[in-house]
Amino acid sequence: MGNSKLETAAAISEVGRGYDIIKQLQGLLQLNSRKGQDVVQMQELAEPLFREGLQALNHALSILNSSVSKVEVKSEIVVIESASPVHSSNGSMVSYASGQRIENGRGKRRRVGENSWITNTTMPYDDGYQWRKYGDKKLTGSNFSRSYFRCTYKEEQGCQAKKILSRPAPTGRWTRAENDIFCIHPTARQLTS
DNA sequence: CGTTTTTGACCAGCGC
DNA sequence: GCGCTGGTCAAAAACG
Repeated sequence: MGNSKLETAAAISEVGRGYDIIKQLQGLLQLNSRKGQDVVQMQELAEPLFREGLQALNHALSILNSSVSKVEVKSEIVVIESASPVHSSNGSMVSYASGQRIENGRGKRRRVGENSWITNTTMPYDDGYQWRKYGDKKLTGSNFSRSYFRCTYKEEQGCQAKKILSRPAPTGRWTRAENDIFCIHPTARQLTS
C-alpha cells in the first residue's frame, strides 16, 4: 500500500468536509425550527448541503475501500435499503448490523462488516453513487423482493459500491424514474455542485 | 442504436 | 449429501 498515507489523508479530509457540511445543516435546521420558517424553503436550502455531505462521506469511503483492497481484502460498500414499514415514524433510521449475512461474489455469502452497513428508510435516497440494477430476487416466505444494484462506474473507474434494496414485491416494470434511485459518483462531484 | 432493466439459470453457503 | 436460499450472470427485452 504505497499511497496509503496520501489516501488516508484524502479520506480524512473528505470526512472532515462531510462533517462540516452536516454541522451547517444542523445549524440550518435549528435556526429554522426556531423561526418557524417555510418548510419548502428550508428543504431547498438543506438539500444541496445534505447531498454534498453524503458525497463527501462516500468519497472518503471509496478512498478507504480502494486503499484497503490493495492490501488483502476485496471490500465493498453494501447498503441494504428496506422499504418495509418496520421503523420509526420519522421515516429514516439507520441500523448498523455488522453480523448480518450478505453474499460476496457469485453465490458466496458473507457478513456485513466494517465496510458495509444497513439503512432502513421509507424511500430510496441519494447516497452519492449512480446505481445500475443487475439482479432481482423474490424472497421466499415473504411479500418482499430484493433488487441488487452496483455502481455504474464499476468497470471504468473500479467503483466497488453495491446496494441491496428490499421492498414489497413490485407490481409491473420498475423504471428509474418511478423509484428515483439516482446517485452521482464522488469523482463526478465537480460536475454536479 | 447504445444503455439499462428484466428474468431465468447458475452456483455456493448453510441447515438438516 | 441434499435441498433450499439468495446473490450474480448473461441474454433478451425495453427504453430513450
